[in-house]
Amino acid sequence: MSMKAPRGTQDILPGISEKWQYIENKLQELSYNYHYQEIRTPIFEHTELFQRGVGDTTDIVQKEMYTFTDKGDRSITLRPEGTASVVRSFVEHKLFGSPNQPTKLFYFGPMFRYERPQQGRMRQFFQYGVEALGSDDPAIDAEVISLAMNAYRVFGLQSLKLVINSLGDKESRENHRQALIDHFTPVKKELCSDCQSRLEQNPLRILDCKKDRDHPKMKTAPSILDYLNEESTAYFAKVKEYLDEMGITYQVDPNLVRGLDYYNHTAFEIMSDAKGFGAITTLSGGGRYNGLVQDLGGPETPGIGFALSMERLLMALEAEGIELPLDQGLDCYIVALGEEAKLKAAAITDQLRLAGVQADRDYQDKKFKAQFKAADRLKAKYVLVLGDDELANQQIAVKNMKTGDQETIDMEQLTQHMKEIL
RNA sequence: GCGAUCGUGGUGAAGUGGUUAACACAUCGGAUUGUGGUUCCGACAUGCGUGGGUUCGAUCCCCAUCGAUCGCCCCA
Repeated sequence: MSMKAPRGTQDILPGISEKWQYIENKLQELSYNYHYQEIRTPIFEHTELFQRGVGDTTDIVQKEMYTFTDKGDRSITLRPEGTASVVRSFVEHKLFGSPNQPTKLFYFGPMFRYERPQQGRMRQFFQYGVEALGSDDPAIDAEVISLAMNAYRVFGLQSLKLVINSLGDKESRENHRQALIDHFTPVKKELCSDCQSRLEQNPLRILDCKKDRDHPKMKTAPSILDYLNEESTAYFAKVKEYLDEMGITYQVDPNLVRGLDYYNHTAFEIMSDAKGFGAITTLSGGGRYNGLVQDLGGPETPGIGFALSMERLLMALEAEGIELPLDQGLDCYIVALGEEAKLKAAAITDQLRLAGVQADRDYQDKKFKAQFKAADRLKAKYVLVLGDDELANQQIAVKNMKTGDQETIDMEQLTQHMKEIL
C-alpha cells in the first residue's frame, strides 16, 4: 500500500498554507468590495449536472471526470468546475426570486479533473470564482472582467494579458457554426482526428486546435466576429466601451473559444506574460452563459462568471518574484528553568493565549540555551524567562529579541504588560 | 490518453556490481550549570521510490509498478 498522496494531489504544508490563507483572505475582501457574497456548494454532485451543465462534447465530460457509483447506486461526480453547481443551487433555492438582482456570488474550493498532472495542473486543484446571475447589462461583463484582473493586481502582479472575444448569441453562433462546417467540410480528411469529430459536434473548437493551426484553411476560416448579428455586435462593443472607460487594456482574439459548451457572448482569458512561467500560461478564464440557468431547469436568466486557479496564481507570484507580506513570528516564547518554573510556565502560557497573545514554550526538555535557540528560530518577538530568581520574586524577565533589552515584570502584571508592548 | 527524462538521509547532492553509501546544510549533544551569534569537537541513511528478476553478490544491470518533471492534448 502506497503511503503517498494520490497522483495529482498535494499537501499544503505549514509555511505554504499561510500564503494560501493570505490569498484567500485578500480575494474574499476583494469580492466583498465588489459586493459578491460567498456560496458553498457540495464537492460532489449528480453526474448528470455536469453532463448537462458543462456539456457532453467537452473534454471535461468526455474524459476528465471523477465519476463513481455510490452505495445507493447513484452516479456521482467530483465537481470539475464551479459554475454548474452554483447555477444548480441558484435554481434549486430559487434565488432568482430575490428582489436583489443580479445575484452576485463567489466561491472557493477544490475541483477535480482526471488528467496527466504537471506543474500548474493537478487532479485536485483549487479555484476561486464568481458568478453574476440575472443581468445582461454589458456593464456586469466589464465588472466581472475587472474583478478577475484585480484578483491579480491586488497582489502586485504586473505581467498580465487579458484576451477577450465574443461568441455571439444563439443566432450568431448558429450562422457561424454553419459557416465553419461549410468551410472545413471540403478538407475534412486533412484535419486531425479530433477535429474531424469536432466538425460535427462543436466546429467552433477547431479554431483553437494546436495540431491544425497551420492548415491553410485555418487562416481563412470564418471569424465569429463577422457572423455576429447586430445585437451581438452592439453588445460586444458596449462591453469593450466599459472596459476602455475603466482603463482595462485587452486584446481581442477571435479564436478564443473556451472549452465549455455553455458560453455565449463575452468570453475572456487572463494569461501570464512573466518569463519563467511554465508552458501553461492561462491563469483564469470565464464568460457569459445566458442559456445555462434555463438548461438546468430555471427561468430564463442571463449569467456571467469566471474562475481562477490558486495554484497558477501562486506560480505567477513566484514567476514575478513577489513576496507576500505574511505575518510571521510568534509573539512570545516562554523559557523555563527547573521543574517548578516549568509548572508555572504552563499556567502563564495558558493565560497569555487566552488573552490573545501568541505564546509557546519548550516541550522537549531542552537546556536553557537550546530553548533560546528555539525561540530565535521561531522568530519570537519576546522571550519570557522564568527561573529560580524570578520565581522567588514572583516576577518574570521579558526580553525583546530584536533590541536585546530586558526588563523584569511582576507576574500578575505580565498579561497586561504583554498586551501593551505587542 | 501518448512520448521523453528522472526517483539516494530532514534538505541539497556525490557514488560504485562486492566488505564501513562521500560531502554540505539542518538538527541534537559537548566545549560554555541562566540568554539568541561565532568557532571547535562529536552524533546522525530501518540502507539508495516500491515489487520482482539476473548474479556467488545489486543502490548501481533487466522488467514491472508508483510518483515527479517536461512536451503533446486540453484547460484553471
